[in-house]
Amino acid sequence: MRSIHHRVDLLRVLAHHVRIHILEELCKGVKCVSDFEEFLQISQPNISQHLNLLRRHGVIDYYNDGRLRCYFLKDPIVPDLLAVLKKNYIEELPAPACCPVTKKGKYPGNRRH
Amino acid sequence: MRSIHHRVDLLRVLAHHVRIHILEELCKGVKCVSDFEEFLQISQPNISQHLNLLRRHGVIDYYNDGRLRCYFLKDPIVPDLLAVLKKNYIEELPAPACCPVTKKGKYPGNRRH
DNA sequence: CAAATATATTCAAATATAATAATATTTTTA
DNA sequence: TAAAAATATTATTATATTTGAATATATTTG
Repeated sequence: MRSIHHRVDLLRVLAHHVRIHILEELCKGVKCVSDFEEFLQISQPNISQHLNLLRRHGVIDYYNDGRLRCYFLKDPIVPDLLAVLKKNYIEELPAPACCPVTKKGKYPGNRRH
Repeated sequence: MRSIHHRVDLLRVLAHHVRIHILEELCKGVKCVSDFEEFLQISQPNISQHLNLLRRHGVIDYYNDGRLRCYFLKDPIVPDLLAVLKKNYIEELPAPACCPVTKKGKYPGNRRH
């Protein structure tokens, strides 16, 4: 079982527009580097850098097919995470009833609020 | 409905050990700054900075109670996200059957694999 | 085997993020 | 109203991330 600490490190790797876009596409299926070039408006070396970062962190992997390098999704947290990112939340969480007590605070004075 | 772009920005804000710890505690209930000082091993000003960042991004909010400032969770994505981070995944995603076709690649030559 | 194609690597520059240190603000209490 | 308590702000320094440019590698094709 991966520790929360490890998962936060993973989160930092995923929290980037380009890498999220890459992962969204990989959720649909295998893609080679030049497939990514079609929709990512960044240079090929930069795409390779992002792919390499994701791979080093075990998020994706690849196999070679001729001179194409075919990337696919490996870490099962990715679809779940993307689902949460895309989920439509209607309301904010309810504000706490006034005034619950913090650990510190059974506040002694007259409270102004 | 928040765009995926906006959500990735949010993800970047959340992807930090201290801030995740803060949010885990806020899931349990309202906390004032000195409550956080008890378990976060960082300076009070630094705690305030993290809280301020989270608030600027609409993740949390606060009310004042005397001289205590009581923070609470506001964005409903947080519990869902923490649940995914803590979820226990047994296996990797299945590697794709050999060899699905990338957009680019109905590869013409003899494939080495 | 040379040229072409697909992709990767490395280094440096630019930028963003985080922590520290010092100080300020606000509210309460004596 | 001065001191204490709780928290915030600002500027500076340190560190990490991101991109760009140039170049390298691997594989296939002719």
